[in-house]
Amino acid sequence: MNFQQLRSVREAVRRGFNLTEVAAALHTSQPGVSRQIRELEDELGVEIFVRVGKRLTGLTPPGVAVLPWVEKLLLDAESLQRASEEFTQGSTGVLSVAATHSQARYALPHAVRDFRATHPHVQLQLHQGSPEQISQMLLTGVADIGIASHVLAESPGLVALPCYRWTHAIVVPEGHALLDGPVTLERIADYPVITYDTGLTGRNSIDGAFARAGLNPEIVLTAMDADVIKTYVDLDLGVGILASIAMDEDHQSHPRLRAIDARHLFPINTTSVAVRRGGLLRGFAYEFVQTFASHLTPDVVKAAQQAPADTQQAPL
Amino acid sequence: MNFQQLRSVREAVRRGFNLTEVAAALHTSQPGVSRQIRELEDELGVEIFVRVGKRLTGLTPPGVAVLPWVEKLLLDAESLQRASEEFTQGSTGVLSVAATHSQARYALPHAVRDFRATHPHVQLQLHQGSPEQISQMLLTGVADIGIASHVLAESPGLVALPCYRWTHAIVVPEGHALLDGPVTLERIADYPVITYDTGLTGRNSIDGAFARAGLNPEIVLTAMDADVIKTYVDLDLGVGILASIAMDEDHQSHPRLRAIDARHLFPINTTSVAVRRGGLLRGFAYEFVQTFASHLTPDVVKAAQQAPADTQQAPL
DNA sequence: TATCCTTACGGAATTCGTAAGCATG
DNA sequence: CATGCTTACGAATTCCGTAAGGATA
Repeated sequence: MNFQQLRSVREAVRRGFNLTEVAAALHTSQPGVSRQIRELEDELGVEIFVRVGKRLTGLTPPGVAVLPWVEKLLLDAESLQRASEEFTQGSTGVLSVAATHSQARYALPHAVRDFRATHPHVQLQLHQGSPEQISQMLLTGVADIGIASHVLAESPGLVALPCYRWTHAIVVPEGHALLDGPVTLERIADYPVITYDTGLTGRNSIDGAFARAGLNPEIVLTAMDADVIKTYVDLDLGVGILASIAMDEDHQSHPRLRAIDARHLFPINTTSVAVRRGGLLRGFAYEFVQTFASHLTPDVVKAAQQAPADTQQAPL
Repeated sequence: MNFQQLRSVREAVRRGFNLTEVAAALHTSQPGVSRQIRELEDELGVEIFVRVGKRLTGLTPPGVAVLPWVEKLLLDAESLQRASEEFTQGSTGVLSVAATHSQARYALPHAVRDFRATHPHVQLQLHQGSPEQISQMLLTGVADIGIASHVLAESPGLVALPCYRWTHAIVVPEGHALLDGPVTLERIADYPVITYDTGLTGRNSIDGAFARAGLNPEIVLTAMDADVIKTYVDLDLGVGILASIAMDEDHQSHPRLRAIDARHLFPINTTSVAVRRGGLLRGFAYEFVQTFASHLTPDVVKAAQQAPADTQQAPL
């Protein structure tokens, strides 16, 4: 058993059982990959992949049993290397953070500024993506830390740690009728609505609130980020619903806009930090998390990483 | 990085940094081991071992950081192999159980009998040893399951699961004065005492009970097992204190002896099953545990194995 | 017929053990 | 001076990529 064999197996699963792709991804020849897999299967005495003729199509039952350990081994190997990098590289290194637009635009800047001040030798990479893309970036190792409004923890390979709670706000141009008197879901639904794309930044909780109230507002525009929403609210296209944090900061760009607190209308949302389960990150990665959410100390995050996936049940 | 390098490192630590011994244990040459270690250090860019001249004497700080991952990797590799053995070997295989004398003699026979009936193709190995030896056997992989009166969980590499509680009994020859009236620690201390060796089968709780009562009984003989104790009680050498289970069974061998319940005199003891943390056992190993202690289902044991070592705090 | 995996083969790189060298207690 | 690690070297093995073969959609 060797790591190249394990990498071949993992990559084969990730790339949909296409060994030609796997070879490209691992910078080796296709027959090489074929051999690695065959040799591991021979050594273990089981077929990991289902073969239809000469084509791989899926995992066999032994393959399903073996795969989690393959991934664990490769993950641990990376952790071992990271553990030693802590000594070879000292305080220098690369930290890769993946976040949704909202987080990158409004929540992260403070943490990034503080972190760069305290860790000038760490090269900070910021990747933006949808929650699904962020999960993928974490699992494939492209990113070390993921930040998004919950959801992320879907994959058993990830751990999500709640950071802070936030609510939505309503945005309207100055002089808008909604600014007079208390805002209700019913009143909002009278106007065209501009908000986030499905699955982004609490869009689910917005939809849920309207649905529970039996309302069906006209969504005239959905966007991936608050700036786009604000731009079109500014053009009188409709009423904006966005994360209140997106209004707290940034008053210059759209001076004509007014925010209305809407925490009583929509469910509270939670922003979470996600990391790979079972892995080890560089020391400064844990420090970044703590900079972002002070209660998430390195020890807390490490403990969460090492906790098993199935012990999700809350204590009594 | 390859597994032979990792094995060399692990073995070097286990064998007190003597590479000659390591070479013998791994069935290879000493320069080979030296090279494996050197190459891993080169690849990681850190020195794992402290070298005094040409001799290895201990772990460097990077070595301390890296070692847990080395052990985890090797453990996971074994788990991967076991996962596939489940398919290659079906219901056959070898199950190695390590237990103290008391457990092997009195608690295990039922479980062994039932297990052999349900798993006729599993070769059952029973190793006897002190709690420390049992821990070692588990950690080195000689045994898969350890059974002893608590203590075992000292090592972070092991998980102990409580099975059942038991108490001590007093053994005296028929007609002994202690058989008349209630037994107290004071009355026992009037006689010479025969009991277990230090550290074995609840000896600690016996000592503790006498110490708390301010008594200092004369221990005239200590033994590793109940049979020896009974033999010498039968010879009128003194009063025996042993696990009550050792008297419940087996009435033939010493028909002259009488047992007196002593659960009110000494603290309750707990027998635990211990397994390697983070590892995977063959399916029948989990079934054996369940046969021994029906509440320890395979899922319960697996969950305990995967739980992190530092989350020992009880839920609120 | 295009895609994709397996087999075959030969050169290159790695691996490993023996023998010699050297430092330490 | 006995023990124990490192270096040196040569043989054997393993590894890997190219090229050809065969099966499937």
